[in-house]
Amino acid sequence: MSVRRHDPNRRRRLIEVALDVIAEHGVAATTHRKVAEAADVPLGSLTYHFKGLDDLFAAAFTKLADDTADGFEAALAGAHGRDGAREAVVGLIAGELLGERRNILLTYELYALAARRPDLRRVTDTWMARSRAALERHFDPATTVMLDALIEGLSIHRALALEPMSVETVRDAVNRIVTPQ
Amino acid sequence: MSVRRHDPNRRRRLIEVALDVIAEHGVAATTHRKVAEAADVPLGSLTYHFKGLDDLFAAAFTKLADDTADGFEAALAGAHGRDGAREAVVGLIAGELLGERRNILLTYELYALAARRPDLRRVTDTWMARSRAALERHFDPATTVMLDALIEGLSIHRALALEPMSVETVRDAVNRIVTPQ
DNA sequence: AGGCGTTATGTACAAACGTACATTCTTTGT
DNA sequence: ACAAAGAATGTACGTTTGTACATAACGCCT
Repeated sequence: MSVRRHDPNRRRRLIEVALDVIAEHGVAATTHRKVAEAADVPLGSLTYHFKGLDDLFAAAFTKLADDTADGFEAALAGAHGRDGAREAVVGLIAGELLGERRNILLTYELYALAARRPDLRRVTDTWMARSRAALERHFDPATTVMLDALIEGLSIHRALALEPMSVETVRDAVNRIVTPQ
Repeated sequence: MSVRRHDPNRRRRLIEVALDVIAEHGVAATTHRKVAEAADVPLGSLTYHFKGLDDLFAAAFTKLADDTADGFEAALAGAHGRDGAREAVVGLIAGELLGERRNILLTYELYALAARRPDLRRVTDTWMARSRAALERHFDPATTVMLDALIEGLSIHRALALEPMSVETVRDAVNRIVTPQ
């Protein structure tokens, strides 16, 4: 904590560091001081850039949701044909965007928080709406709803399960949902 | 907070009240004092029955996992034939055990906590193992893994989605996973 | 160059927290 | 009936927390 006057986009950096701290310690144990130390800024810097802890959490989780939805849309926008879309979904579940432990963990924290905070609830609602819209470019509405839920469940179970789930199993599950009866 | 000496199974009651407090305020905002007030017992009663807050959380989430796994097993044990098992699964997702907002919420909190605490991680592992074993009495191993994930995703999305998902959609999704290719 | 608005810093403080513990009451076993 | 063991209570204390705020430094515009 030396002299570090003039740190442009410190606010942006604080938001990213806050997500790291939340991923490591959980919302329950995330404090102004922990984030300040992790970002190597004085405590007062946090109260300057954010109205309070709630404001910091809101900014952090908004970034998480936006980034994830961006990646989701990009992956599906780059897919062509039904097979391409299916493989894109498999790649998302198995890849780092939805599959990485850190993101799954942060998602839990967001869900838990959003259940009690309307402003964060709006964040999750927007996120889900964007995901569904991206899927609906390739699949019919009914399939989209089911696929959306399957993606959620597979991501969680892949990250949490004791024995890792193979990509083949993921692909098989996606196929069962997508393949018309 | 009058005279209430001699309160057998107060410990059990405190665990249940703790789950209520966690569901309402989240783990992050659950304190000894909040639980004590909700249960109408003095503060000291909590430090007497539990070694600390962590111990209380562990007891509460263990009960949640055990109760849910019990209900899950019972529903599937009472099902006969493949159609019966399928309908049991649909009923579980749409019913109160997995579908109720409170339980979904508590599950998030548990997942978020279990990611960082080995003792609670063991609780979720056992829960998942019991669920999978109950499903495997009716379905082949591959289908069981996929169905398990689908149940998770559908439960979450049903509780969180803006527009409620119909039971027919749930049944359709289960059928797509279960029906052999 | 110089002033002004913005950004950065360190400290201070009240409130809330987890936990320990001495004391009091109740049940249980003999 | 009485003693021992267990359960229940209230208080007290040290720590951590969120947040406010006075002060200082910096970038930018004229």
